[in-house]
Amino acid sequence: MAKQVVLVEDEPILCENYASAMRANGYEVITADNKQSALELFQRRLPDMAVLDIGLQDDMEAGFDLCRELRALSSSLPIIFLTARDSDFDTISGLRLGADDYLSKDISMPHLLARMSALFRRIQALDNKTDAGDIVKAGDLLIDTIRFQVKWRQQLVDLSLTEFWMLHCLVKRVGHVKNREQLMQDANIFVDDSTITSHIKRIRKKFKQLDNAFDHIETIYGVGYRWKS
Amino acid sequence: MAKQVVLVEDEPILCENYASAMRANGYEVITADNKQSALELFQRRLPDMAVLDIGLQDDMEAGFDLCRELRALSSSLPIIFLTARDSDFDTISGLRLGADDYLSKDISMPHLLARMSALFRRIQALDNKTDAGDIVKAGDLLIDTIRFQVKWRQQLVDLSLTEFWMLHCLVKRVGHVKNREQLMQDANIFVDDSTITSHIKRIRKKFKQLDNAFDHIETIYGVGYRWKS
DNA sequence: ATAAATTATGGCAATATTATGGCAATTAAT
DNA sequence: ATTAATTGCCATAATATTGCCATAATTTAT
Repeated sequence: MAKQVVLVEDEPILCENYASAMRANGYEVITADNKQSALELFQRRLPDMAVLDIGLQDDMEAGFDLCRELRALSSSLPIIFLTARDSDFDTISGLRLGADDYLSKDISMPHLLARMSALFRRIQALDNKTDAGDIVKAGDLLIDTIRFQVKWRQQLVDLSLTEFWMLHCLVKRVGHVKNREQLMQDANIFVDDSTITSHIKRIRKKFKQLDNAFDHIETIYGVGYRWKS
Repeated sequence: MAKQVVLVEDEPILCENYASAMRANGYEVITADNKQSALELFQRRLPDMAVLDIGLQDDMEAGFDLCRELRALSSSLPIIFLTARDSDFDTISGLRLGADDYLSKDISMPHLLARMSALFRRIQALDNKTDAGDIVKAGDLLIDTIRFQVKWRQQLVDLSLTEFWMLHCLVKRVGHVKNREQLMQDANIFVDDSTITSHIKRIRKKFKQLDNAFDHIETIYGVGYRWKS
Protein backbone atom coordinates (compact mmCIF):
# COMPACT_ATOMS: atom_id res chain seq x y z
CA MET A 1 0.00 0.00 0.00
CA ALA A 2 1.27 3.44 -0.93
CA LYS A 3 2.60 5.64 1.86
CA GLN A 4 0.46 8.66 2.44
CA VAL A 5 2.26 11.99 2.72
CA VAL A 6 0.71 15.29 3.68
CA LEU A 7 2.51 18.27 2.14
CA VAL A 8 1.84 21.72 3.56
CA GLU A 9 3.07 24.54 1.33
CA ASP A 10 1.38 27.81 0.43
CA GLU A 11 3.16 28.61 -2.81
CA PRO A 12 0.95 26.83 -5.40
CA ILE A 13 3.55 26.22 -8.09
CA LEU A 14 6.20 24.99 -5.70
CA CYS A 15 3.63 22.83 -3.98
CA GLU A 16 2.59 21.16 -7.22
CA ASN A 17 6.24 20.58 -8.13
CA TYR A 18 6.97 18.80 -4.91
CA ALA A 19 3.73 16.88 -4.96
CA SER A 20 4.20 15.53 -8.45
CA ALA A 21 7.79 14.50 -7.76
CA MET A 22 6.61 12.61 -4.71
CA ARG A 23 3.77 11.00 -6.60
CA ALA A 24 6.20 9.92 -9.30
CA ASN A 25 8.05 8.17 -6.49
CA GLY A 26 5.03 6.18 -5.46
CA TYR A 27 3.76 8.27 -2.58
CA GLU A 28 0.16 9.25 -2.19
CA VAL A 29 0.22 13.01 -1.62
CA ILE A 30 -2.38 15.28 -0.10
CA THR A 31 -1.67 19.00 0.03
CA ALA A 32 -2.77 21.88 2.19
CA ASP A 33 -1.90 25.55 1.86
CA ASN A 34 -2.79 26.85 5.28
CA LYS A 35 -2.67 25.90 8.93
CA GLN A 36 -6.38 25.38 9.32
CA SER A 37 -6.90 22.97 6.47
CA ALA A 38 -3.71 21.11 7.37
CA LEU A 39 -4.97 20.56 10.88
CA GLU A 40 -8.25 19.29 9.56
CA LEU A 41 -6.42 16.80 7.38
CA PHE A 42 -4.45 15.52 10.34
CA GLN A 43 -7.52 15.19 12.47
CA ARG A 44 -9.40 13.36 9.80
CA ARG A 45 -6.63 10.91 9.20
CA LEU A 46 -3.02 10.69 10.26
CA PRO A 47 -0.72 10.35 7.25
CA ASP A 48 2.44 8.26 7.22
CA MET A 49 4.61 11.37 6.95
CA ALA A 50 4.24 15.14 7.02
CA VAL A 51 6.35 17.60 5.02
CA LEU A 52 5.84 21.12 6.31
CA ASP A 53 6.77 24.54 5.08
CA ILE A 54 7.42 26.82 8.04
CA GLY A 55 6.09 30.17 6.89
CA LEU A 56 2.55 30.06 5.55
CA GLN A 57 1.07 33.23 4.11
CA ASP A 58 1.34 35.88 6.82
CA ASP A 59 2.03 33.49 9.69
CA MET A 60 5.80 32.96 9.78
CA GLU A 61 5.61 30.29 12.47
CA ALA A 62 2.67 28.27 11.18
CA GLY A 63 4.85 25.23 10.39
CA PHE A 64 6.24 25.16 13.92
CA ASP A 65 2.72 25.25 15.29
CA LEU A 66 1.66 22.41 13.04
CA CYS A 67 4.65 20.37 14.15
CA ARG A 68 3.70 20.84 17.77
CA GLU A 69 0.10 19.88 17.12
CA LEU A 70 1.14 16.84 15.15
CA ARG A 71 3.54 15.71 17.81
CA ALA A 72 0.76 15.89 20.32
CA LEU A 73 -1.25 13.58 18.13
CA SER A 74 1.52 11.10 17.57
CA SER A 75 5.00 10.94 18.97
CA SER A 76 6.21 8.70 16.23
CA LEU A 77 4.91 10.28 13.06
CA PRO A 78 7.81 11.37 10.82
CA ILE A 79 7.95 15.12 10.17
CA ILE A 80 10.18 16.97 7.72
CA PHE A 81 10.52 20.75 7.65
CA LEU A 82 11.02 22.34 4.30
CA THR A 83 12.00 25.97 4.39
CA ALA A 84 13.42 28.96 2.58
CA ARG A 85 15.13 30.14 5.73
CA ASP A 86 18.39 28.47 6.49
CA SER A 87 19.79 29.85 9.68
CA ASP A 88 21.12 27.44 12.25
CA PHE A 89 18.75 28.83 14.77
CA ASP A 90 15.71 27.82 12.78
CA THR A 91 17.07 24.39 12.12
CA ILE A 92 17.72 23.76 15.72
CA SER A 93 14.37 24.97 16.96
CA GLY A 94 12.74 22.91 14.26
CA LEU A 95 14.48 19.78 15.41
CA ARG A 96 13.81 20.60 19.05
CA LEU A 97 10.12 20.64 18.32
CA GLY A 98 10.43 17.02 17.43
CA ALA A 99 10.87 17.19 13.69
CA ASP A 100 12.94 14.48 12.10
CA ASP A 101 14.57 16.46 9.38
CA TYR A 102 15.00 20.05 8.38
CA LEU A 103 15.76 20.81 4.76
CA SER A 104 16.40 23.97 2.83
CA LYS A 105 14.13 24.48 -0.18
CA ASP A 106 17.10 24.88 -2.48
CA ILE A 107 18.16 21.28 -2.21
CA SER A 108 17.46 19.11 -5.23
CA MET A 109 14.35 17.04 -5.63
CA PRO A 110 16.29 13.75 -5.61
CA HIS A 111 17.86 14.85 -2.36
CA LEU A 112 14.48 15.49 -0.78
CA LEU A 113 13.18 12.14 -1.97
CA ALA A 114 16.28 10.42 -0.63
CA ARG A 115 15.69 12.03 2.75
CA MET A 116 12.10 10.90 2.75
CA SER A 117 12.92 7.34 1.91
CA ALA A 118 15.74 7.30 4.47
CA LEU A 119 13.21 8.31 7.08
CA PHE A 120 10.79 5.60 6.01
CA ARG A 121 13.60 3.10 6.03
CA ARG A 122 14.38 3.99 9.60
CA ILE A 123 10.79 3.49 10.70
CA GLN A 124 10.68 0.21 8.92
CA ALA A 125 13.91 -0.95 10.53
CA LEU A 126 12.68 -0.03 13.98
CA ASP A 127 9.32 -1.63 13.48
CA ASN A 128 10.95 -4.86 12.49
CA LYS A 129 13.46 -4.68 15.26
CA THR A 130 12.87 -7.30 17.84
CA ASP A 131 14.26 -7.28 21.30
CA ALA A 132 17.78 -8.59 21.44
CA GLY A 133 18.57 -12.16 20.60
CA ASP A 134 15.29 -13.47 19.39
CA ILE A 135 16.17 -13.95 15.78
CA VAL A 136 18.16 -16.93 14.65
CA LYS A 137 19.60 -16.75 11.19
CA ALA A 138 21.19 -19.50 9.15
CA GLY A 139 21.77 -18.78 5.52
CA ASP A 140 18.39 -18.51 3.83
CA LEU A 141 16.55 -19.33 7.03
CA LEU A 142 15.20 -16.87 9.56
CA ILE A 143 13.61 -17.88 12.84
CA ASP A 144 11.86 -15.22 14.86
CA THR A 145 10.88 -16.42 18.31
CA ILE A 146 8.77 -13.39 19.16
CA ARG A 147 6.68 -13.53 16.05
CA PHE A 148 6.81 -17.31 15.95
CA GLN A 149 7.63 -17.02 12.32
CA VAL A 150 9.99 -18.92 10.10
CA LYS A 151 11.05 -17.56 6.77
CA TRP A 152 12.80 -19.52 4.08
CA ARG A 153 14.12 -17.21 1.37
CA GLN A 154 11.68 -14.48 2.32
CA GLN A 155 8.76 -16.89 2.23
CA LEU A 156 6.82 -17.70 5.34
CA VAL A 157 6.84 -21.31 6.47
CA ASP A 158 3.73 -22.25 8.38
CA LEU A 159 4.93 -24.50 11.19
CA SER A 160 3.08 -25.72 14.24
CA LEU A 161 4.51 -24.93 17.63
CA THR A 162 6.34 -28.21 18.20
CA GLU A 163 7.66 -28.11 14.69
CA PHE A 164 8.80 -24.58 15.33
CA TRP A 165 10.80 -25.48 18.43
CA MET A 166 12.26 -28.58 16.89
CA LEU A 167 13.50 -26.57 13.95
CA HIS A 168 14.81 -23.97 16.35
CA CYS A 169 16.70 -26.68 18.17
CA LEU A 170 18.33 -27.87 14.98
CA VAL A 171 19.18 -24.44 13.69
CA LYS A 172 20.47 -22.76 16.81
CA ARG A 173 23.61 -24.79 16.32
CA VAL A 174 24.04 -25.26 12.64
CA GLY A 175 25.86 -28.46 11.79
CA HIS A 176 25.51 -30.04 15.22
CA VAL A 177 23.69 -33.32 15.30
CA LYS A 178 20.69 -33.43 17.62
CA ASN A 179 19.34 -36.74 18.84
CA ARG A 180 15.70 -37.38 19.41
CA GLU A 181 15.91 -36.75 23.12
CA GLN A 182 17.34 -33.27 22.66
CA LEU A 183 14.69 -32.44 20.12
CA MET A 184 11.99 -33.56 22.52
CA GLN A 185 13.40 -31.45 25.31
CA ASP A 186 13.51 -28.30 23.22
CA ALA A 187 9.98 -28.79 22.03
CA ASN A 188 8.81 -29.61 25.54
CA ILE A 189 7.35 -32.98 24.72
CA PHE A 190 8.02 -36.55 25.74
CA VAL A 191 6.99 -38.99 23.10
CA ASP A 192 7.93 -42.08 21.23
CA ASP A 193 10.99 -41.89 18.98
CA SER A 194 8.82 -42.55 16.00
CA THR A 195 6.88 -39.41 16.72
CA ILE A 196 10.00 -37.32 16.33
CA THR A 197 10.48 -38.96 12.97
CA SER A 198 6.98 -37.87 12.10
CA HIS A 199 7.63 -34.30 13.09
CA ILE A 200 10.76 -34.15 11.01
CA LYS A 201 8.78 -35.57 8.14
CA ARG A 202 6.23 -32.81 8.44
CA ILE A 203 8.80 -30.07 8.76
CA ARG A 204 10.60 -31.28 5.65
CA LYS A 205 7.31 -31.49 3.82
CA LYS A 206 6.40 -27.92 4.60
CA PHE A 207 9.76 -26.66 3.40
CA LYS A 208 9.54 -28.73 0.23
CA GLN A 209 6.22 -27.20 -0.58
CA LEU A 210 7.99 -23.87 -0.84
CA ASP A 211 11.20 -25.09 -2.37
CA ASN A 212 11.28 -28.52 -3.89
CA ALA A 213 15.07 -28.71 -3.79
CA PHE A 214 15.13 -28.25 -0.02
CA ASP A 215 17.33 -30.73 1.82
CA HIS A 216 18.91 -28.95 4.75
CA ILE A 217 17.68 -31.36 7.38
CA GLU A 218 20.05 -34.25 7.19
CA THR A 219 19.44 -37.63 8.77
CA ILE A 220 22.36 -39.09 10.68
CA TYR A 221 21.65 -42.77 10.74
CA GLY A 222 21.51 -44.12 14.25
CA VAL A 223 21.98 -40.74 15.88
CA GLY A 224 19.55 -38.01 14.92
CA TYR A 225 19.24 -35.01 12.66
CA ARG A 226 21.24 -31.95 11.74
CA TRP A 227 20.72 -28.70 9.90
CA LYS A 228 23.31 -28.37 7.18
CA SER A 229 24.08 -25.15 5.39
CA MET B 1 22.58 5.32 31.13
CA ALA B 2 24.56 7.51 28.76
CA LYS B 3 24.15 6.85 25.07
CA GLN B 4 27.28 5.50 23.51
CA VAL B 5 28.40 7.13 20.29
CA VAL B 6 31.23 6.00 18.07
CA LEU B 7 32.84 8.85 16.17
CA VAL B 8 35.05 8.01 13.22
CA GLU B 9 37.18 10.95 12.06
CA ASP B 10 40.82 10.99 11.02
CA GLU B 11 41.64 14.63 11.63
CA PRO B 12 42.79 14.62 15.30
CA ILE B 13 41.91 18.20 16.21
CA LEU B 14 38.50 18.11 14.58
CA CYS B 15 37.83 14.74 16.12
CA GLU B 16 38.61 16.01 19.60
CA ASN B 17 36.39 19.05 19.04
CA TYR B 18 33.41 16.98 18.10
CA ALA B 19 34.03 14.43 20.81
CA SER B 20 34.22 16.96 23.59
CA ALA B 21 31.09 18.76 22.41
CA MET B 22 29.25 15.48 22.42
CA ARG B 23 30.58 14.54 25.83
CA ALA B 24 29.48 17.92 27.15
CA ASN B 25 26.03 16.91 25.95
CA GLY B 26 26.03 13.75 27.96
CA TYR B 27 27.06 11.23 25.36
CA GLU B 28 29.74 8.65 25.94
CA VAL B 29 32.07 8.97 22.98
CA ILE B 30 34.55 6.49 21.58
CA THR B 31 36.66 7.57 18.65
CA ALA B 32 38.44 5.80 15.84
CA ASP B 33 40.59 7.28 13.12
CA ASN B 34 40.63 4.51 10.57
CA LYS B 35 38.44 1.85 9.07
CA GLN B 36 40.13 -1.07 10.73
CA SER B 37 39.91 0.14 14.30
CA ALA B 38 36.36 1.37 13.74
CA LEU B 39 35.30 -2.06 12.58
CA GLU B 40 36.90 -3.63 15.60
CA LEU B 41 34.96 -1.28 17.84
CA PHE B 42 31.71 -2.22 16.17
CA GLN B 43 32.43 -5.90 16.38
CA ARG B 44 33.30 -5.69 20.04
CA ARG B 45 30.14 -3.83 20.92
CA LEU B 46 27.50 -2.03 18.93
CA PRO B 47 27.17 1.62 19.99
CA ASP B 48 23.87 3.48 20.18
CA MET B 49 24.87 5.69 17.29
CA ALA B 50 27.67 6.05 14.76
CA VAL B 51 28.92 9.34 13.36
CA LEU B 52 31.13 8.73 10.36
CA ASP B 53 33.47 10.85 8.32
CA ILE B 54 33.45 9.63 4.75
CA GLY B 55 37.04 10.11 3.67
CA LEU B 56 39.61 8.58 6.00
CA GLN B 57 43.26 9.12 5.27
CA ASP B 58 43.87 7.93 1.73
CA ASP B 59 40.63 5.96 1.42
CA MET B 60 38.00 8.39 0.18
CA GLU B 61 35.17 5.90 0.51
CA ALA B 62 36.01 4.42 3.89
CA GLY B 63 32.92 5.92 5.53
CA PHE B 64 30.61 4.41 2.95
CA ASP B 65 32.22 1.02 3.52
CA LEU B 66 31.79 1.36 7.24
CA CYS B 67 28.14 2.25 6.80
CA ARG B 68 27.57 -0.86 4.75
CA GLU B 69 29.32 -3.03 7.30
CA LEU B 70 27.38 -1.47 10.16
CA ARG B 71 24.07 -1.93 8.43
CA ALA B 72 24.87 -5.59 8.01
CA LEU B 73 25.38 -5.79 11.76
CA SER B 74 22.23 -3.90 12.64
CA SER B 75 19.48 -2.56 10.46
CA SER B 76 18.28 -0.13 13.07
CA LEU B 77 21.45 1.45 14.36
CA PRO B 78 21.40 5.20 13.69
CA ILE B 79 24.16 6.40 11.38
CA ILE B 80 25.10 10.00 10.60
CA PHE B 81 27.55 10.96 7.89
CA LEU B 82 29.70 13.94 8.58
CA THR B 83 31.63 15.21 5.63
CA ALA B 84 33.55 18.00 3.99
CA ARG B 85 32.04 17.15 0.65
CA ASP B 86 28.63 18.58 0.06
CA SER B 87 27.37 17.53 -3.34
CA ASP B 88 23.86 16.24 -3.75
CA PHE B 89 25.20 13.13 -5.30
CA ASP B 90 27.13 12.22 -2.18
CA THR B 91 24.21 12.97 0.07
CA ILE B 92 21.90 10.77 -1.87
CA SER B 93 24.25 7.85 -2.12
CA GLY B 94 24.95 8.24 1.57
CA LEU B 95 21.29 8.02 2.41
CA ARG B 96 20.80 5.15 -0.01
CA LEU B 97 23.36 3.18 1.90
CA GLY B 98 21.03 3.33 4.85
CA ALA B 99 22.41 6.32 6.67
CA ASP B 100 19.93 8.38 8.64
CA ASP B 101 21.46 11.78 8.17
CA TYR B 102 24.11 13.41 6.06
CA LEU B 103 25.65 16.60 7.36
CA SER B 104 28.25 18.99 6.06
CA LYS B 105 31.17 19.63 8.40
CA ASP B 106 30.61 23.35 8.25
CA ILE B 107 27.35 23.24 10.15
CA SER B 108 27.51 24.51 13.70
CA MET B 109 28.12 22.26 16.66
CA PRO B 110 24.68 22.98 18.18
CA HIS B 111 23.15 22.00 14.87
CA LEU B 112 24.98 18.67 14.85
CA LEU B 113 23.95 18.00 18.42
CA ALA B 114 20.34 18.87 17.58
CA ARG B 115 20.42 16.40 14.71
CA MET B 116 21.79 13.73 16.99
CA SER B 117 19.17 14.24 19.63
CA ALA B 118 16.42 14.38 17.02
CA LEU B 119 17.54 10.99 15.84
CA PHE B 120 17.58 9.61 19.37
CA ARG B 121 14.17 11.11 19.98
CA ARG B 122 12.78 9.25 17.01
CA ILE B 123 14.14 5.95 18.24
CA GLN B 124 12.78 6.60 21.67
CA ALA B 125 9.35 7.51 20.34
CA LEU B 126 9.13 4.32 18.35
CA ASP B 127 10.48 2.17 21.14
CA ASN B 128 7.86 3.19 23.63
CA LYS B 129 4.89 3.56 21.47
CA THR B 130 3.13 2.48 24.59
CA ASP B 131 3.02 5.67 26.65
CA ALA B 132 -0.35 7.09 27.46
CA GLY B 133 -1.73 10.05 25.62
CA ASP B 134 -0.53 9.01 22.27
CA ILE B 135 -1.89 7.78 19.03
CA VAL B 136 -0.75 4.42 17.81
CA LYS B 137 -1.07 3.80 14.16
CA ALA B 138 -0.87 0.54 12.30
CA GLY B 139 -1.97 0.65 8.72
CA ASP B 140 -5.70 1.33 8.66
CA LEU B 141 -5.96 1.23 12.42
CA LEU B 142 -5.73 4.20 14.75
CA ILE B 143 -5.69 3.87 18.50
CA ASP B 144 -6.11 7.02 20.53
CA THR B 145 -5.21 6.38 24.14
CA ILE B 146 -6.46 9.75 25.35
CA ARG B 147 -9.96 9.49 24.06
CA PHE B 148 -10.00 5.70 24.21
CA GLN B 149 -11.06 5.65 20.64
CA VAL B 150 -10.29 3.18 17.93
CA LYS B 151 -10.76 3.92 14.28
CA TRP B 152 -10.68 1.39 11.48
CA ARG B 153 -10.47 3.11 8.10
CA GLN B 154 -11.86 6.33 9.48
CA GLN B 155 -14.75 4.52 11.12
CA LEU B 156 -15.11 4.42 14.85
CA VAL B 157 -14.99 1.01 16.47
CA ASP B 158 -17.00 0.87 19.66
CA LEU B 159 -14.88 -1.20 22.02
CA SER B 160 -15.27 -1.68 25.74
CA LEU B 161 -12.36 -0.76 27.95
CA THR B 162 -10.90 -4.24 28.32
CA GLU B 163 -11.32 -4.81 24.65
CA PHE B 164 -9.54 -1.53 24.04
CA TRP B 165 -6.49 -2.46 26.09
CA MET B 166 -6.28 -5.92 24.67
CA LEU B 167 -6.29 -4.50 21.19
CA HIS B 168 -3.71 -1.94 22.24
CA CYS B 169 -1.52 -4.72 23.54
CA LEU B 170 -1.69 -6.54 20.24
CA VAL B 171 -1.14 -3.48 18.10
CA LYS B 172 1.63 -1.72 19.96
CA ARG B 173 3.94 -4.33 18.55
CA VAL B 174 2.57 -5.39 15.24
CA GLY B 175 3.37 -8.96 14.37
CA HIS B 176 4.51 -9.98 17.83
CA VAL B 177 2.60 -12.88 19.27
CA LYS B 178 1.00 -12.13 22.62
CA ASN B 179 -0.05 -14.95 24.88
CA ARG B 180 -3.08 -14.84 27.08
CA GLU B 181 -1.09 -13.83 30.12
CA GLN B 182 0.37 -10.77 28.43
CA LEU B 183 -3.03 -9.75 27.19
CA MET B 184 -4.44 -10.03 30.69
CA GLN B 185 -1.65 -7.92 32.13
CA ASP B 186 -2.13 -5.13 29.64
CA ALA B 187 -5.86 -5.09 30.18
CA ASN B 188 -5.39 -5.23 33.94
CA ILE B 189 -7.50 -8.28 34.51
CA PHE B 190 -6.89 -11.74 35.86
CA VAL B 191 -9.28 -14.22 34.39
CA ASP B 192 -9.63 -17.65 32.95
CA ASP B 193 -7.94 -18.35 29.63
CA SER B 194 -11.29 -18.93 28.06
CA THR B 195 -12.31 -15.42 28.92
CA ILE B 196 -9.50 -14.03 26.83
CA THR B 197 -10.78 -16.13 23.97
CA SER B 198 -14.17 -14.51 24.51
CA HIS B 199 -12.77 -11.03 24.43
CA ILE B 200 -10.92 -11.72 21.22
CA LYS B 201 -14.13 -13.07 19.81
CA ARG B 202 -15.94 -9.87 20.67
CA ILE B 203 -13.21 -7.62 19.31
CA ARG B 204 -13.18 -9.52 16.04
CA LYS B 205 -16.93 -9.33 15.85
CA LYS B 206 -16.98 -5.58 16.25
CA PHE B 207 -14.41 -5.12 13.52
CA LYS B 208 -16.29 -7.45 11.23
CA GLN B 209 -19.43 -5.44 11.65
CA LEU B 210 -17.59 -2.54 10.03
CA ASP B 211 -15.60 -4.53 7.54
CA ASN B 212 -16.62 -8.05 6.82
CA ALA B 213 -13.25 -8.93 5.31
CA PHE B 214 -11.43 -8.03 8.51
CA ASP B 215 -8.90 -10.64 9.61
CA HIS B 216 -5.99 -8.87 11.21
CA ILE B 217 -6.15 -10.70 14.49
CA GLU B 218 -4.47 -13.98 13.86
CA THR B 219 -4.63 -16.98 16.14
CA ILE B 220 -1.36 -18.75 16.82
CA TYR B 221 -2.38 -22.19 17.92
CA GLY B 222 -0.90 -23.05 21.27
CA VAL B 223 0.54 -19.59 21.88
CA GLY B 224 -1.80 -16.65 21.56
CA TYR B 225 -2.77 -13.94 19.15
CA ARG B 226 -1.11 -11.44 16.89
CA TRP B 227 -2.05 -8.35 14.93
CA LYS B 228 -0.94 -8.85 11.37
CA SER B 229 -0.65 -6.07 8.85
C1' DA C 1 24.12 -59.99 -1.16
C1' DT C 2 21.40 -60.59 2.92
C1' DA C 3 19.72 -59.73 7.38
C1' DA C 4 19.06 -56.42 10.89
C1' DA C 5 18.41 -51.92 12.19
C1' DT C 6 16.87 -47.54 11.29
C1' DT C 7 14.25 -44.08 9.00
C1' DA C 8 10.53 -42.39 5.58
C1' DT C 9 5.66 -42.06 4.37
C1' DG C 10 0.74 -41.92 4.48
C1' DG C 11 -2.99 -42.29 7.15
C1' DC C 12 -5.97 -42.24 11.15
C1' DA C 13 -7.52 -41.80 15.77
C1' DA C 14 -6.77 -39.35 19.97
C1' DT C 15 -5.91 -35.05 21.97
C1' DA C 16 -5.47 -30.19 22.53
C1' DT C 17 -6.78 -25.76 21.47
C1' DT C 18 -9.83 -22.31 19.83
C1' DA C 19 -14.51 -20.51 18.12
C1' DT C 20 -19.24 -19.58 19.08
C1' DG C 21 -23.54 -18.68 21.34
C1' DG C 22 -25.53 -18.09 25.39
C1' DC C 23 -26.31 -17.03 30.23
C1' DA C 24 -25.72 -15.24 34.83
C1' DA C 25 -23.31 -11.88 37.54
C1' DT C 26 -21.66 -7.46 37.92
C1' DT C 27 -21.26 -2.68 36.97
C1' DA C 28 -22.73 1.76 35.16
C1' DA C 29 -26.18 4.88 33.57
C1' DT C 30 -30.78 6.93 33.59
C1' DA D 1 -35.16 0.92 40.60
C1' DT D 2 -34.75 -0.22 35.97
C1' DT D 3 -32.30 -0.62 31.91
C1' DA D 4 -28.30 -1.30 29.38
C1' DA D 5 -23.63 -2.54 28.89
C1' DT D 6 -19.89 -5.25 30.22
C1' DT D 7 -17.69 -9.19 31.81
C1' DG D 8 -16.49 -13.91 33.07
C1' DC D 9 -17.33 -18.41 32.13
C1' DC D 10 -19.45 -22.64 30.41
C1' DA D 11 -21.13 -26.18 27.06
C1' DT D 12 -20.70 -27.40 22.56
C1' DA D 13 -18.95 -27.24 17.96
C1' DA D 14 -15.24 -26.65 14.92
C1' DT D 15 -10.19 -26.94 14.02
C1' DA D 16 -5.49 -27.94 14.42
C1' DT D 17 -2.12 -30.64 16.05
C1' DT D 18 -0.04 -34.67 17.64
C1' DG D 19 1.17 -39.43 18.49
C1' DC D 20 1.57 -43.68 16.67
C1' DC D 21 1.17 -47.61 13.56
C1' DA D 22 1.69 -50.39 9.38
C1' DT D 23 4.32 -50.55 5.50
C1' DA D 24 7.92 -49.16 2.34
C1' DA D 25 12.45 -47.53 1.69
C1' DT D 26 17.30 -46.90 3.29
C1' DT D 27 21.35 -47.75 5.53
C1' DT D 28 24.74 -50.54 7.95
C1' DA D 29 27.04 -54.51 9.12
C1' DT D 30 28.21 -59.25 8.17
